[in-house]
Amino acid sequence: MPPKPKTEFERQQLRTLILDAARELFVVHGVEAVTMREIAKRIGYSATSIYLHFADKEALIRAVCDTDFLALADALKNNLVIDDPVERLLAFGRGYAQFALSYPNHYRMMFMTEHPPCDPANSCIQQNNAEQDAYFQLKIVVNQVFLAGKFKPDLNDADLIAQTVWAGMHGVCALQISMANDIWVNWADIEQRLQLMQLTLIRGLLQDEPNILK
Amino acid sequence: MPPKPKTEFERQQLRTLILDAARELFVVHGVEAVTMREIAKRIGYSATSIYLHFADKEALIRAVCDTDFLALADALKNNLVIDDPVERLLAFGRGYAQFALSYPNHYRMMFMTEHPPCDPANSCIQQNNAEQDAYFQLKIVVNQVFLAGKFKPDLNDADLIAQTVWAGMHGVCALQISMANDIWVNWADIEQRLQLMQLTLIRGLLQDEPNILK
DNA sequence: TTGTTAAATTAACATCGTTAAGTAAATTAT
DNA sequence: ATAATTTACTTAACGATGTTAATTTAACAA
Repeated sequence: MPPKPKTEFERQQLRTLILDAARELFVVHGVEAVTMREIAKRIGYSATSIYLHFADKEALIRAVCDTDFLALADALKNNLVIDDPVERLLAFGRGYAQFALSYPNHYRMMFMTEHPPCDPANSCIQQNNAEQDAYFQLKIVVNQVFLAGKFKPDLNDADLIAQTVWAGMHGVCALQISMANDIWVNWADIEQRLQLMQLTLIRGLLQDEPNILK
Repeated sequence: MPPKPKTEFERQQLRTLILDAARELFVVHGVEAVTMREIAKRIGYSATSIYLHFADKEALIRAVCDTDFLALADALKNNLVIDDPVERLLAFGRGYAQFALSYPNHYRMMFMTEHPPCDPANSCIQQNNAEQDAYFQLKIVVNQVFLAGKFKPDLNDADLIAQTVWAGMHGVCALQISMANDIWVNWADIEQRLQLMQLTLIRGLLQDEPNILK
């Protein structure tokens, strides 16, 4: 059942179809376990058709990543309206971890595997757009705590603080994703680990310990 | 030029030869990029010979991991003799990061990719041996800080503390390894990030801030 | 000498990402 | 209206990979 010249809309539609099929398979089986042929089969096309829309598997993966970065920013943006800046930061971190642990295969694809250097010009995400760029959101949230004068007085680089907060939460999530089944380590409950990491970051970075830390 | 019945020693020798060749290639190119045929070629055997010593590539990888876990423990054990418990913990974390960033492909293989659940019985590493088990070393170091009464009074689970310290350092190293080339993020210097993470962990976990934090 | 076993090799398989060649329908040109 | 071109797609095929099966060669045992 072959071809007509397609409108740009129809082309985008098929592109999206591929993207969605890939995402659904990636999230269940992980990027590496999913083949181009499987993705194609799921949408009733031949594998080679994918190459009419994406240069190679890597490009497809990165396009899926793009939509997932959008999804992450979308999932986190609710936290930006929380009143108290420290509570906001805590909720933001908690939301981040929830995303990571809910979609470990996506998280692995997004933050735990090396992509060839990403070109912001070629991305559908607008960098420094608070609706789309989760890293920008983090910088905002950290900067608001900074401007509120909450950090310890010798901490004056908001970017560095943001990256440290990120690294702390990433460390807990990444170890959970990669190593949770490693019986060598007597893992504490993941909730406890997240809780203590957040507590430690707050205590280690803030001037005064807030009394909200249940 | 083929076969004689071999002594157990000769068998072990060849096994080690395979292991070393695999390690050398893994450390340069990463596990995934290295093929069984390349490993075999490097030692002058055919690819199928490897299967006489290792069930499959995964088993070979895990055997290499084992020797690397030993190497990590060996690299870290010098820190165990440092006098002050807090300085000891800091040096230990610093040594860990140095290993991670010096051998990123090994680190990725060891801590950033999911292996099938490891069987301590089948490992050459003696669990809870302070010479061989780096996680046990960490628990010792953390526990010594704990016994010295240095942690905040509401922290009473040394395992949980150890896993939080680990996660913090792992977070910095793992983001560096996977994301350092991501131009989306304006990365601070890796040394600064390690420094601030250590400072934050110390401040967040200890009762009193030591004055050693240059 | 003849089997038997061990260590290795070569052939071969299925699967993967990917490219080349081919096919059929719609559009354009004559 | 028919021929040529373009578009969207498919099937074939390639080279590489992990792995298994079949085969060779050499040492030992009867």
